[in-house]
Amino acid sequence: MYSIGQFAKKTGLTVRALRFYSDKGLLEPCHISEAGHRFYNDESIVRVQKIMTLKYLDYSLEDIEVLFSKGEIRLIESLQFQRNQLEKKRKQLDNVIGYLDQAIAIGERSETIEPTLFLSVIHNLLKEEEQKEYLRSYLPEALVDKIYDYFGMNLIEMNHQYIQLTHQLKQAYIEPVPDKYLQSLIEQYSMIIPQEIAMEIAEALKDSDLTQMDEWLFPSPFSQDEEEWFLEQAERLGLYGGYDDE
Amino acid sequence: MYSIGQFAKKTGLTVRALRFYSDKGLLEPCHISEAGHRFYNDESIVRVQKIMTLKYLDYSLEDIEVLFSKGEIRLIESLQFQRNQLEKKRKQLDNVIGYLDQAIAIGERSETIEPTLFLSVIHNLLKEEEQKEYLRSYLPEALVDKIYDYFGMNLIEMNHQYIQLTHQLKQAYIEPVPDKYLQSLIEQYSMIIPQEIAMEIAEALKDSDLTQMDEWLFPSPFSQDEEEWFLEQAERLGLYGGYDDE
DNA sequence: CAGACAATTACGTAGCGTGAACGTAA
DNA sequence: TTTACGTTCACGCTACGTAATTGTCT
Repeated sequence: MYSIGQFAKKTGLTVRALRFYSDKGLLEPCHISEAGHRFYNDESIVRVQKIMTLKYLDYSLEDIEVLFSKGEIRLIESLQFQRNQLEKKRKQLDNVIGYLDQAIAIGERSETIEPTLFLSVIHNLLKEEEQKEYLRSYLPEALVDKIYDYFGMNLIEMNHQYIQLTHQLKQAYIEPVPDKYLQSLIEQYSMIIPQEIAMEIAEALKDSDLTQMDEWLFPSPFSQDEEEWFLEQAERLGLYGGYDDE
Repeated sequence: MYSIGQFAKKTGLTVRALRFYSDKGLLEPCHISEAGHRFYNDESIVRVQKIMTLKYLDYSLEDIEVLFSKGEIRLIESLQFQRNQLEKKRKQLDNVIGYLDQAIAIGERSETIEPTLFLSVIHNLLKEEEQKEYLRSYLPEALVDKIYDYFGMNLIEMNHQYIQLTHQLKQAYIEPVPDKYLQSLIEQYSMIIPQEIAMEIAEALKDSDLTQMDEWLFPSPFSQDEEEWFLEQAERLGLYGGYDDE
């Protein structure tokens, strides 16, 4: 017979946890004195080991209770189910880590980054699937795949240019720059997407009614004012092309 | 200007979440009417995108607030830190999945399994590192490694035999069996660990004071009564050997 | 006035940690 | 008597979901 404190030391659980399990009925003391003191015995130890084992395997206390109440029948099936659940979790985690790696790679390529701009780049990474889905309703599937294949292969470099040029254009909006420089910026901006693909897109959109992209899926890095100024300047300098985001 | 409902639709967040962020100061409405109604604008959308992006990357709301309050300086370092945290999580998850796989493999090898016994086997899988640590204080390190190398390589088969024999011995305790059969069981039980290794262990323990193992790290699959009966029978049948657990 | 939308308040989630205030055992 | 240990509330944490009740807009 152990008091709750002794039992806690033996098992490595905290006194609080033991009381919590006791209240929940997950692990009831073998005896309760008239003063209300809880006592445990060696049988309780086996129970604790089971609980801790299942907890380590990421079972919730409720799952554990259910398992116990059913006498642990079909324990193996339960383990297989649990394994599959964790597998899903891991895949999700892998995705997130993958995105973080991409974001970090892009971030390290560029020296100075506006956080807001950078976060929007990450946002685009995450939204890729949804963006593709959306675009497929306007463009032939093969073209969409081609675009994103290209993006994927040139991810870091393209985003680097995108970040730098967007930043410089925003600067040019605040502090006027020579036309020649501005022209160069806009040209470079329109050339982030290679001419060949841009042409294909233009061709495919020729008789489409896609006037503007979904602003949630393809948020503009520019403010309203900046955007207007940008188009104005492009026109004034005799430039006109596909200045789609991304 | 959007009402909270419109804004919720636009962003995909729930009204409740927006109010929660508003209360926490994470995303304050651009305007609050005298009736207390919250209103949002396009600037808020940028903020929401940032929040959702960071949330997807597994940042807590508090982390996000802190990041924002610092103007997102050193965002990249933060992403690297976050990446490392998630990496740790993934490693832990990998371990758990690995253990589950081992347990399932063992479980599938045996047809009938007592859940309690099976859970104690899993417990041993999880405690392996601690067990090794403990044993190293009594046995030479090379021997400990040798033992566990052997265990690892014969994991499924050994545990299968362990489970089956333990089960059969427990049955024999309840329902007496012929001496010959019992003798065979006990012999097989003592042979789960190959003779060679058992000898080495015995040799190493010759002048050690290790009378019994830590019962938490090496829990016996038998009850007190069973254990006594087991040793009694072994002696009666003229068998004597290392009946250590595991 | 009805009906849609807004507000606040407050309890529920999981698994305990961390007191506070008090009773009991050695 | 001290003091170490036990007890029962009860609030705290995360990120909201889910009512309940009441107020505002159209």
